[in-house]
Amino acid sequence: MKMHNNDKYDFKAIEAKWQKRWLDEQPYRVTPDPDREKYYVLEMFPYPSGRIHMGHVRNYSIGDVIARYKRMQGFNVIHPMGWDAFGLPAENAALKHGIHPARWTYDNIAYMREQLRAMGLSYDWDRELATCDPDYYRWEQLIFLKMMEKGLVYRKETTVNWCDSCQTVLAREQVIDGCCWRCDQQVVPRTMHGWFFKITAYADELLDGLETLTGWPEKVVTMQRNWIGRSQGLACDFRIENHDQVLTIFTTRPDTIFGVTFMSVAVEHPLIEQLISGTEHEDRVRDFIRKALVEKQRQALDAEPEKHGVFTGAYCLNPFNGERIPIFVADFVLMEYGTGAVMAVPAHDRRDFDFARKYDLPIRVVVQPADRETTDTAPAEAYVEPGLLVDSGPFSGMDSQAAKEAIIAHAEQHGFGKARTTYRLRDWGISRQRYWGTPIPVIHCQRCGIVPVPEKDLPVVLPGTDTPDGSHAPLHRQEEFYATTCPECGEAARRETDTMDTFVESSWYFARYTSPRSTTTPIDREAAGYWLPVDQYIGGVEHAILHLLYSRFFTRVLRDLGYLAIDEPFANLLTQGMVIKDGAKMSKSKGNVVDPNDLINTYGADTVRLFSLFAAPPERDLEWNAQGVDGASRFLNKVNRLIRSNLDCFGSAPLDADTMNPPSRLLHRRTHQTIKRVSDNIEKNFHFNTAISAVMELVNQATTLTAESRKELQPGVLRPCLETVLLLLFPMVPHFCEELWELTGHDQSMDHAAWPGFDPEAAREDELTVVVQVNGKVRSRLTVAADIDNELLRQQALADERVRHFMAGKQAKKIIVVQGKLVNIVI
RNA sequence: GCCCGGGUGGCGGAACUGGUAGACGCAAGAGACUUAAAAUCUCUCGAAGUUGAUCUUCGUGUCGGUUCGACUCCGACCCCGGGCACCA
Repeated sequence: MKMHNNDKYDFKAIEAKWQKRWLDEQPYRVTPDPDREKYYVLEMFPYPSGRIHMGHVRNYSIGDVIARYKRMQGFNVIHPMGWDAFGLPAENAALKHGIHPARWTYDNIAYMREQLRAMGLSYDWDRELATCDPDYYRWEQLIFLKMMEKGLVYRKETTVNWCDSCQTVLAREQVIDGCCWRCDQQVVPRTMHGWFFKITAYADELLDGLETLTGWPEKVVTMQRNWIGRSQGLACDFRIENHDQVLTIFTTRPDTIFGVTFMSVAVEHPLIEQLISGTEHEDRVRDFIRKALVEKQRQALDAEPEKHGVFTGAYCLNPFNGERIPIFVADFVLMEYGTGAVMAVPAHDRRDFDFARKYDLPIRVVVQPADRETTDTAPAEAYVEPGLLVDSGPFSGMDSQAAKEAIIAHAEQHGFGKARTTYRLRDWGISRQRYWGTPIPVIHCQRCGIVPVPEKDLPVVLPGTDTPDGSHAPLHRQEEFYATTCPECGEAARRETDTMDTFVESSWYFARYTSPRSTTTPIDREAAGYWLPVDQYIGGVEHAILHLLYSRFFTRVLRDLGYLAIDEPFANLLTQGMVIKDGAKMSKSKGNVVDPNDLINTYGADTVRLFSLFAAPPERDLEWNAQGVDGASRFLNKVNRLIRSNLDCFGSAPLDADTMNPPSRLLHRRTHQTIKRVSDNIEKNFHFNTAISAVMELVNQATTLTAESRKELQPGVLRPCLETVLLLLFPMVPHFCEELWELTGHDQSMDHAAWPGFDPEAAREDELTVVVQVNGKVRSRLTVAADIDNELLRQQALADERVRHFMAGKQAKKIIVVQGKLVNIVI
């Protein structure tokens, strides 16, 4: 007999063999099949930065297990992969190494595609797409034009973060401590024109739709809800004294309107100019605004910046009681939210309170806690909770809720106010002054204005991509690009030179995957109708708002454009935790990066996959541990040995339960218990770590039994046990299992194998251990028949020697029996 | 400040619906095999006390509560991680 030796399974040869087969035979290619239930598994596609990192390994391992598991269950599984290929790093690489962004990107894609293949991931590579490909972005341009027709696209002037040395607009997240992330120059605000998507038109739907996302983590739903930030209140006009104008404010607390003691308007408020011009306050206010605008940049960093303000000299009138209210310019008021002007109620708002204290403005209490009366006219802090109204004219005595409604109604009746809903969500600014992105397909004509590029002229191709050393200057510096003629009047005109935010590409790629090669439409209705929505989406929680919100917006837009028939793109969302090492996120600067290539070369893809699934449940952070990888590798070698040393059993037919001897019955039972545990762990919450533990236990049991009871153990039981081990492990370690599956005489690949069925009868224990407690403390354990009735169990417990010792002759006051679990005797 | 997560052995993590805390793995220690090592196998492995296999007490961030029984439920607090941050 062959003794245990130090042979390890030859992962290099095995993985190469199966990967080649998957490449040649493409078993994961799928087409719609109305007779089969579909399942769409999707992992967030990567940015082709050069090479994959451990976060990808984890993400794609999880997705692959789900894809393979669902296939084994008979679903028609679509599992695509592609590249989020536009973006700034490509341009940086171009600057740094003199490589064209296109070349850099496609080289990276080629390399990373091989890395993904080397992981043995079961993608339908026929559906691969790269967003920088004109065949992709031409459809994005078409969608843009259709959105334009629908009035969902507009252009406006706005303030952006501008880096003067890089000559580009920076996204908010690219501004670090007020400076450019790349060159460290201070970022300056700059006003310029930009294109916007009207996501706010869908604000209500995006918010209400969150209710239907029962398969999403609550955390993500909450983040989106807060981000959209719907609040209901009153928009109210305050007539300005000695002016022909009104100051409109928005408040969510109309019930406090009798407590208004001043007004605060944003420094950018358009009315200020009229209020101050020609008055003695003019210079002071101007000076204040100038300083405040500069401060604003820096202040963004402070946790709670101090509030500043200045009196404009103007007054407005409270329409409810006719009081004169002084108007202040204040640096804490946001122009971009509400109306840019707020009524200040220092008694009931913390910010107004701070401001009033600082500038010694009156504080008037108009809401009192329901349970106590206060006559305090100088409270120590703002009372912000709802309560009962006082000193509020006809509304005094009402509770806050009733007062809100009554006050809004009153304002509407008298025509100086209206119920209004506002959102924190702003329209999505998609303009980027960069080269490596989708060109926005419009033309500016002196005579005709903004003219959309006619559909027949799409795509508007990014210049310079067809030659390796083509130009990659920003489009506004490429005259060959922007010089054109107007499609309407034929006169000389200028192309738009902004490109789209790269989040636009990732907002609809999951839909394009369903018909990635269509040359007639961005999304084939029929294919999308079959495959969508994505049943399981998997990715990092860092996209909780931006990408996931944009995708939900786009899905609705595409629905309204007639391409899709769904409201929500992702039925279930799994947000995986980060991969960390030594307690910190892997990063070059910390020097704690683990390169997947090294791991795969040393241990093989299966081991790396297994460890990344075993070390932690997917939603939690995963602490990388080199020794843990050894453990995973050890386990696979153990399975390999177990199967190779029991090859002879694979000729045997399975046994009937009643012909099994005791060790065989035990193994048979454990086999079915394991099927149940693994299925439940995957089904319930994708806890592969516990699923793997369960298989390890079965393997340990089989190893012990084959060693100890070698002669008695019946091959007709061992065989299905070992086959089950392979079937349960296949989604996680596919090359390894395929190899052993073939070795053990199966002529069809595991891609055709079904997930093992669970037989409750086979899993049933005849005996179990029942705990006996005395006063809640475990004092003894009884081994009893599984079907023992409670009365008998109780008697046995009372008769137990150890139990009697602890009862010390006392009478039981109460005996609790939990069926098949425990007996607790209270004395 | 507000909103989410999370705190369990030396480490990663288990524990069904309130019912044996620490599955599985890693590390560590001891032993077997070996000329030796590697590999493999076996045993030990929360703390303290006691002890001849044993047993007792304590133990899931802290304090309190509910319960026959609490990692699990309730209340207050501490710490760590993440998100938001003057949104009127």
